[in-house]
Amino acid sequence: MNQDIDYVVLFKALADETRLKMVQILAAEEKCPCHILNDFNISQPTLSYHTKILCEAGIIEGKRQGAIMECSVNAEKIKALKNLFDELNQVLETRATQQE
Amino acid sequence: MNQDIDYVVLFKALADETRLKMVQILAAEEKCPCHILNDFNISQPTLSYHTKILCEAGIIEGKRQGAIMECSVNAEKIKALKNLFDELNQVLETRATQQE
DNA sequence: CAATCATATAGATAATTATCTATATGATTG
DNA sequence: CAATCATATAGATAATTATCTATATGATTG
Repeated sequence: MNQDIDYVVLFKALADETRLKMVQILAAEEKCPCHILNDFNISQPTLSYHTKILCEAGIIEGKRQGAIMECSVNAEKIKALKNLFDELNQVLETRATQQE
Repeated sequence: MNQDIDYVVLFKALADETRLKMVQILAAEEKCPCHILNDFNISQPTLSYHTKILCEAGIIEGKRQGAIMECSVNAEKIKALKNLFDELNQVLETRATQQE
């Protein structure tokens, strides 16, 4: 548990079909939202809305490359989440071992 | 990405201050919800509601021990989440390395 | 600079969520 | 078995969320 991280905001951002898929796609390759719109059955403003939610949570970052937006996943936030579950997992395994 | 796991449901379950805290507490020690009610500023029915959400997502499991309910965190679900972030993290690190 | 492409914002709305109070149900125990 | 303790359910409600259409803004390019 890193005190500087608001996990609830991160989980809220990931707690949506569309946004989770966006993260998967953008983790594999930096992309412009306009190029992933076709992967979803939503309107452009809705994609923009989800992009905003992910950006505000700090999970993705967008750099303007002229007219286009290059979006990438923030590795630090993913690491923070990885660490949270590593820790939780260890707590659980330690307890399981003690019970033997 | 384990296809058998509904990550969105898991994230929804964790995307709440109260529920995330419940998971932290129950990971450290199997407990009865009645004994953690005082850790929160919510009513008993609201705690019961959150318990239900976590149970339905499969993150916690409750075994009745007579009148009391012994709640524990499901290690498999935590592992599934750990694996998801391990994978995402690795995808990101691989890409970072390739760019050097 | 007008057209075009990419993106964001405004405003509306239906659905979902978190909370409460009141009450019911289920199990234990004197 | 009546009282008590633990838990769940019903019903209401305020807040939040995801979506849309219409439109505005921002950047590029012929």
